[in-house]
Amino acid sequence: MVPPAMEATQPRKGPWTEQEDLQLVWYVRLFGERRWDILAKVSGLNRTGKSCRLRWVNYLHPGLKRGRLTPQEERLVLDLHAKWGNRWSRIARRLPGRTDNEIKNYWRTHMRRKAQERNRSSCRSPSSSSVDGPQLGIEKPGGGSVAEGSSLISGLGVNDEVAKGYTMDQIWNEIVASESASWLSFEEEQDCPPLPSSMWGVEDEGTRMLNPMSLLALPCHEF
DNA sequence: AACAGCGACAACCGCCATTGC
DNA sequence: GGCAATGGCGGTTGTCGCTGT
Repeated sequence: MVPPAMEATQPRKGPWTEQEDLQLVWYVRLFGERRWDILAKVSGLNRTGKSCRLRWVNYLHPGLKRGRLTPQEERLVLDLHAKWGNRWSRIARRLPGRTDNEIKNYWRTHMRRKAQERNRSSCRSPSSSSVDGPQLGIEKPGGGSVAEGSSLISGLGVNDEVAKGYTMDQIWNEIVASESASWLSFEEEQDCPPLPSSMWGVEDEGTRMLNPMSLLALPCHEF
């Protein structure tokens, strides 16, 4: 919780706290996913509207999938990137539950590794799997053996460390259960796995677990 | 056990587009 | 139509945890 005295000062930066997340979720419920600037002010979060929006879109939004991209998603990203280039938000729209940030991060990591592999292999054989010209200072997709880069997929499914607490999906399911929220409809089109969100209890085992229903029950001033 | 390297992810920044007045 | 406010997007950076040496 931000001390009132600090609210008028510079907006806070850095990682979001659990408390801030709760506060943001609460106020997004009140205001909807608009007017981030106002929401940021009214909520008492000492954050910029932009920061709030980003946090919501990339982390708190219901229906977000967590964990690694599936092989299907990887291939889709590669295909779409070949088609559209770095239009991450556009690509993200074709992958329900994934954010542009996530895809961007994936691509960056993926391409960096690929570039490294290519550097190594080009030392040995110049005719190896190189593709078309450079992009992002690295290279453009479209050629061949992209997604299935061995270690890339190996961790699939292992990452689901949901077990330790509430996931955003659980929270939203309970929120939605209490009110028919039509704005969540897109979520129903997919079968999202539980979200291994890091925020609800991945911390110390001993730390307080938040009950989403208690969140609903809390009056605003409790934040 | 300590350290370095690397991957994954969260978050910020700056620019551009859109919207409202 | 011009301008300011706000939102969206892409690029970049920082941090943390895991793994190999």
